[in-house]
Amino acid sequence: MKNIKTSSFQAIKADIMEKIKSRYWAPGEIIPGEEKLAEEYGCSRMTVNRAVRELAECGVVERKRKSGTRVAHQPDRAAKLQIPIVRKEIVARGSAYRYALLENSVEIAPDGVKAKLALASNSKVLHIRCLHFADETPYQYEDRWINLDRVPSAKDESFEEISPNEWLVEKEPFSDAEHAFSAEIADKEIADILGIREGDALFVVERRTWQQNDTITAVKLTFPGASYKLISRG
Amino acid sequence: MKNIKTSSFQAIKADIMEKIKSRYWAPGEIIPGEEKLAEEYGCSRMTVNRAVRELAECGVVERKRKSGTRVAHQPDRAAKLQIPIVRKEIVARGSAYRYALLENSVEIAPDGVKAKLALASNSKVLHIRCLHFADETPYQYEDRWINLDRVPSAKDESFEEISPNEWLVEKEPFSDAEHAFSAEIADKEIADILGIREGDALFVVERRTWQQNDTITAVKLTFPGASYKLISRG
DNA sequence: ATTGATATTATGTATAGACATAATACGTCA
DNA sequence: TGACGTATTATGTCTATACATAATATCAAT
Repeated sequence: MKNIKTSSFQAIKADIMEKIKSRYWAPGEIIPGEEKLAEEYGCSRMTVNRAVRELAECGVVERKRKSGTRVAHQPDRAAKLQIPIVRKEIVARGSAYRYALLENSVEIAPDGVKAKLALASNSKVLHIRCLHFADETPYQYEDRWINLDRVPSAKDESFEEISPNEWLVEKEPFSDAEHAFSAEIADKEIADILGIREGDALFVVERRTWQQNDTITAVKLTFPGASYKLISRG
Repeated sequence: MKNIKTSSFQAIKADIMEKIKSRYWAPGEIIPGEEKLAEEYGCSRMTVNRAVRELAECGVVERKRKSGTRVAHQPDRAAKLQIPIVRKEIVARGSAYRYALLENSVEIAPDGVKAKLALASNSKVLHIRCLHFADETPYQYEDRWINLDRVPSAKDESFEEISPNEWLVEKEPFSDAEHAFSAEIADKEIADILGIREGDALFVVERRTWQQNDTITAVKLTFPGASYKLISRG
């Protein structure tokens, strides 16, 4: 057991990580308890606790009361995806941003939307379709449904100047979301909108957003597939 | 200021979150210091510290020594993506899994690969192409390059029985990764491999994996686009 | 006025001790 | 044997205190 000069939770965390990587502690194996580790590292249990807790948070170890702490069998291959606001994403790439509203209407929710938003029947929803340009080239097509029961004030917003994306982030921040990524082929309609050819590849992100148990909005974001890359690191 | 019965860091975290959501503290605004909050909540500074620290970790607030803690201007819209092992993903859906090796060769790295893996010139790499089936239907095509300088033992593995994906996870766990997601159109070659039609949509994940500063592997995973959805929640 | 030393302040980390809680092990009683 | 209550144990949390550190504010010296 190496003697660590500055017994900080960071150093302990790194040391435990190292022992796991090197298979000194194999996957599935129980590692010593906090008390034991504290003694070995010559620090208090709280310090070990924080080190191990953070390792548990990122999935390297699994903890259970009484049972102890064991090395995770297979660490989550999890990636953290940054989902930026389109405008900022485009501006960050040094391109000029433009936004165009295509449709803004109050409708009775169609069945598919009703299911996605978990709405009562006959609920009214706001249907917004719009387009985001980078340097005058269509970059993203946005097809959005907003739950008017939950966000009634959306009815009073024209969305001529601000995109529903940004308006909602401003209005209802800190919501939970579910994302689904897929690929599609452009049909005539979407090809015309995005200024590409029918049959080209599309990268599609479908997002549902809610707070507590209320679904706020469901949106389908469509990108010309060749040009778009969502990158996550870590 | 609400009086909280069980002054736990969770309750405090939730309360602060609530105050931020409700704009009691607006974005950009400085919230009271730990000492002050501890007094208000009737708990110790450590408890407040943990609550606020965790809020900082998930991007809700930003902290700076001496300056204080302020509400983040735009909360990260970050999503955590689970990237499962293909076999488990397929089995989890109740389908039968089969794996087929298409190619396994040692090559001098082509330029594109050399750049991706940050290799010295004339470095040898292992090139593996294989196919993953769900219920005998092609599910994922894997085209992988492995850095033999870093993982020499890969040369001695046939990859007839175990996929390079799983072999690497087993062999070199706890690596960092970068993922890029995009959409492509199937050309003749890939269409034949996946048993789809030329021109169909493909969902593409490109992943680079490394430890410390050494790149271990670069892989391109190709899915029939219509059938694949990567879902992330939270 | 610019520079540099010093004080102030809020967060960051560490500690020892305490009690809470979940899960298991064990022993007793039916 | 099985059911149930109790002891045990490792993690989970909270407290009070202390010192470290980064960033700013202040004030003095040049």
